[in-house]
Amino acid sequence: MPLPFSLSRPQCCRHPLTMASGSTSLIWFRKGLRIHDNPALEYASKGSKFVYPVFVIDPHYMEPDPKAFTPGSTRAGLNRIRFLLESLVDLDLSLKKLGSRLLVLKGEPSQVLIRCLKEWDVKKLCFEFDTDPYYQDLDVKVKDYASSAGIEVFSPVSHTLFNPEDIIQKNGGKPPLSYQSFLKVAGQPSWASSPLSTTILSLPCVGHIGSCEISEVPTVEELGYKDIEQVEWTPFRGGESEALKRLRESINNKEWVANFEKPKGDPSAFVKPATTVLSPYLKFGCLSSRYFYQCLQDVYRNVRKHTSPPVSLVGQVSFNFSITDDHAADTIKLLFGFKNWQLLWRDFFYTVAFGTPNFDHMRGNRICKQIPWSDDNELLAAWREARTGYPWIDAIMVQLSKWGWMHHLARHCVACFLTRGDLFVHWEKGRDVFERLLIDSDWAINNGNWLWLSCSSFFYQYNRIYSPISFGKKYDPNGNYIRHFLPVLKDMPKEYIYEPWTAPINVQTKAKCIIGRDYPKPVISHDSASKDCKRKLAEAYALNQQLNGQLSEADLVNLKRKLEQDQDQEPKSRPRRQRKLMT
DNA sequence: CGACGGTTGGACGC
DNA sequence: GCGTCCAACCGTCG
Repeated sequence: MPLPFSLSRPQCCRHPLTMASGSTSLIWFRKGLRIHDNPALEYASKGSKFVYPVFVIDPHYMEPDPKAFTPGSTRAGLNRIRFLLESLVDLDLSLKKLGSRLLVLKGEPSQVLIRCLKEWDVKKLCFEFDTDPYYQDLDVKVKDYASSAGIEVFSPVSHTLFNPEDIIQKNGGKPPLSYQSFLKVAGQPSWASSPLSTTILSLPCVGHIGSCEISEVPTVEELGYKDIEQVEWTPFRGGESEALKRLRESINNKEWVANFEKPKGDPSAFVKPATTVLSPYLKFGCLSSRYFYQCLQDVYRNVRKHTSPPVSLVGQVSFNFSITDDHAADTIKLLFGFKNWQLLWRDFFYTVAFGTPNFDHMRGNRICKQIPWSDDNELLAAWREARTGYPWIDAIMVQLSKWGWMHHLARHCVACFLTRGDLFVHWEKGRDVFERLLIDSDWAINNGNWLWLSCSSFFYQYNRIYSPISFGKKYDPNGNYIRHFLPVLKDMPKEYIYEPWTAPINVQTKAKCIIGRDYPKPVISHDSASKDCKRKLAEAYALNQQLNGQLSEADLVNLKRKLEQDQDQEPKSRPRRQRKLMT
C-alpha cells in the first residue's frame, strides 16, 4: 500500500511566483498530528508565502505533578505525554521533508497563539475543529482576537467522520441517544465516495521567527520528568508513520479485518493484542479516521468482487489479499453489517458529548441517571492501585498503569467492578483515572463509556454484571494474563488463580504467595457486593423515574441514607462482613 | 399500553 | 461452542 502522501523531494518556496503572491499563515496543531488528510494544513499552505506550523506545550496538560499517584502531570500519565512527544517528533520530521518544520512553543495556548499572530503578521489562522470543551473555550478566545485583528480563521471538521453539529441539527437540535438512531440520522459521510485529498508534495517555508521563543520537540526529561521509578512502559510508539505502518499491517491481516466489527475478541491476549491497536493514533489524529474509513471501505469492495485481483476503486490502495471463500463470506457479511463499525461508535460518542451540557458530570447532565454513588476513597484506591484482591481486575489495572492500554472488554470489567458491579464508587472517579492513564483517552469516548458501563446512560441492564472471576477465566483458563501482570501469582495453580483466597494454605505456601500477606484478600465479596449494587440501582432508578430525573441534592442525600439503612437491616447484604469467607 | 430491541452477562446443559 | 433460561432494566415505537 503506498503512503497516502509523498515524502520525497522536499521543495522550498524560492520560486518567484510563490514569492510574489500569497501571505502568511499559521497552522495550529492540537490533535490532527498528521500530514495526510489534513484540510487545515492544506488550506494554510495554499497560496501562502510563509506557513508557521505551531504546537504549544500546554502546562495544563504537561506540567509535572509530583503528587500524582503515578508519574506524569495532573491530567496525563507519562505514557501519554511520551506518546504525544513521539508524535510531535514524527510530525516535525515529516514537515522537514516537505521543506518546513514544527515550531514548538510553551505556555497558555491562547496567549502564546495571539502573541505569534501579532509577531508574525499572520493573515490566515488554520486549526482543526475540536469538540472538547477545553478546546472550545480556548478557541473562542483565539477566534475573538483573530476577528478583531482581521485575521481569517479556517477551522475544518476533520477529526471525526461526521460534523457533530450537522447530525444534531438533522435530529432536530438534540443529539440522537441510541446508536441505532444515530446511524439512521447520520447516513453515509458526505465525503465517503470522493477521494480525500491526501497528497502534499511541499510546503511554503517558515518565515522569520522574531522574538517568539521556539524550541525543538522537548524530551520528557526537558519537561521536568526526572528520576522516574517506573520500569515498564507502553510498547506503543507515537506518530503518523507508526500509525500508517500499523494500519497497513492490520489491513493485510485477514483475521483482523474479518474480526474488525465483531464485539468479542480475547481481552487476555496481551502479547499480541487481539485488536490491532489503532485507538491512540486516532485519538491524537496521527491517523485520520476518514482515511481509515476509506481504506476499510476499499477492502470490502475488493473482497466483494473477489473474482480478480483486488483493484482499488479510488486507485490509492491495493491489499495483499489471497481471499479464501470463508473470508470473503465473512467480509461480505460485514459489508451489509456496516452498522457495527467501531469508527461509527466513535462518532456517536463525539456527537452526544458535543450536544450534551455537563456530559462529563452526573449533576446537571440531562442524560445521566442520578445515583447516590459512594465516595469510599479506600475502595477507590484499592481499585486504582491494583489491590482489590481479584487477580483479573488487578491485572487489568496493572496493564493500565504500565501500558496505558487494555482491551476494550478488559476496560468494561474494571469499570463495571468499580461502579455498578461491586464497589459502587462514583463513575467520575474511575473516569479520572482512565482519562489520565490511557494513551488513547479521549474526552468524549471515555466519558461516554463510563456513562455506559455505570448504567448511568445509554445502557440500563444493571442486572448484567461482569464477574471478576468467571469472565476472564472463560478466555484465559490458565490465567496467563494474570501471571504476566501480577508475577506474585505466577506460581498459583490455575484452579485457584482467579480466586486465590480459596487456595488451601499449603497450596499458597507452595506458590510462594500467602493471601493477605503477599497478595491482598478481596476487598469485598463479589456475590454479596453485586447483589447490593443491584438493590441500590433498582431503588435509585425507581426514584429517578418517580421524579422524572429531577433529583435535588437533598433527594440524593436522603436516598443514600435510605440505602445504607436498608443495608444495615440486611446483614447478608453487607459486603464488609464477608471477610471470614475469604480466608 | 404492550411489544421489542439493546455493541459486550452468567450459569447450565448438551 | 452454542442454545436456553434467568431476570428484567431502559427508551423507542406503534
